[in-house]
Amino acid sequence: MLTRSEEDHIKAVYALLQEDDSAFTKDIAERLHTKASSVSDMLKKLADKGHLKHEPYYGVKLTAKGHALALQLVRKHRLWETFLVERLGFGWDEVHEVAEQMEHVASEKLIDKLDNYLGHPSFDPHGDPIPDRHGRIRARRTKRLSACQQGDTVRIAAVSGTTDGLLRLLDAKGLRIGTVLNVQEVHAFDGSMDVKPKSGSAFSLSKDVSHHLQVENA
Amino acid sequence: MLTRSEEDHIKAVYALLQEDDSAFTKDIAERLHTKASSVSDMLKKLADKGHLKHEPYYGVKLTAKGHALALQLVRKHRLWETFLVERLGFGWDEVHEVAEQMEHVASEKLIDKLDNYLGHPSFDPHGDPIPDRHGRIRARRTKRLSACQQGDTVRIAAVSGTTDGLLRLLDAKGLRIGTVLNVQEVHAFDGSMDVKPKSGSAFSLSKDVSHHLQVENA
DNA sequence: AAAAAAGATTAGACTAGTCTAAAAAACGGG
DNA sequence: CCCGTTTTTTAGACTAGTCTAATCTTTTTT
Ligand SMILES: [Mn+2]
Ligand SMILES: [Mn+2]
Ligand SMILES: [Mn+2]
Ligand SMILES: [Mn+2]
Repeated sequence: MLTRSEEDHIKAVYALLQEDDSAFTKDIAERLHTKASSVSDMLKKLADKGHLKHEPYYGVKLTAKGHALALQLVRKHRLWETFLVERLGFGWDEVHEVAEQMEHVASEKLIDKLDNYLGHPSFDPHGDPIPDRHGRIRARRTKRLSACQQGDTVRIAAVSGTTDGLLRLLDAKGLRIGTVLNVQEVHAFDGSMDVKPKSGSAFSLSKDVSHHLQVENA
Repeated sequence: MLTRSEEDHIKAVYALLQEDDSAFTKDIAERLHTKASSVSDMLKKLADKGHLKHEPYYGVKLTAKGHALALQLVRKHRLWETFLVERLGFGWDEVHEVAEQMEHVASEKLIDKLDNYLGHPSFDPHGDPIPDRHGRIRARRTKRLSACQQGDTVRIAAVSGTTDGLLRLLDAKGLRIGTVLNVQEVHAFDGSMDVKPKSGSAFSLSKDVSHHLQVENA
């Protein structure tokens, strides 16, 4: 059995590998609010246990074993988030920290029953896909809103890097998963973007925000 | 914030104080599957933190602070057990270990929302009372079935010391919380007892079993 | 290509939790 | 009331996780 800290490290590596093809000590430390030296130690231990390959100074990759484990953790995290929002009535900006704890409860049966209870959801409250019990993820082709052109009409599929502040900003602007937007204008100066929801008037989004919105063609 | 181990120790002390007016090192160790020396250390720490009074060699008592904390932990444990049985469909013999982990998830909001979601239950799946958010417990006067006389008609209110084996035995005999029994005969030789449920034929219960059944007059 | 900066690892220390073995205290039956 | 048994505490050791400071390694800049 892995400890909470070990699990969090594997999950951090997995998340970083989603973006890049190698994960680095500094970024893992930042994600876990810890220090690079602590991560170094942990990487050695997890490499010994066969969850990842650590090429010192050149980053980390997950083994098949580590990858499967990461998917189970992501599954647990996202199922709990879904439960918290859909059943208990939490806001989507309030669930991350709690799910960060609940994902470490060890019980295969628990997570399967939870999955069943929730009706086998495919996406969590932030639009992120929930791996099934075999680790399979529903494929989607999304792009960042910041990569869209004037005239594009897109649907918000997911919010990446879900910090509370960003989620509350989206709430305030009435943006949620599924909202359809038309890109009216992109300002070269600051990368900000004017968008118009299907119903309602247009408004502006900073590049900071549009960068974190994953969209699909509507 | 307390660690999982600290919380488990406080809960163990609380449980033992329900039976006796002082809790002892050895019994705490046994309950937590740990050693007396480890408990000694922990008691010192918890005494320093003001959760309990430790009179070396003469046992432990909880302070008001420790008592309040224990009640919150018991509340969390029993609410999670209720969730697991009533919502996720676990058997009452399968939930203890899982709840033992979930009770340590730290979030006031979570437990209040869970309580609300479950409809503010007063008793857990084993018939044990669930403290409300202020630590208040619904009072009941129960006695052990083993203390009953021939002719008594009683209702099963709770199963104490809920080990998996006992719960499965009760399942097998069709006994559950709320079952009404008539005591037909008590055998002096081994303390076994013949009981007859309202509907169905009589059968025998060992003293070991009747000792763990809390009943109230029906 | 050398110097500077950034990033990573190692060394050494500290806390928390646990254990075994040994010493100390309390208890209980003659 | 004494002696052996039980219980508890203490002493010392070990693992896990974390940190700071020092020492590499790699990358970037001049
Ligand atoms: Mn976590
Ligand atoms: Mn999420
Ligand atoms: Mn516990
Ligand atoms: Mn219970």
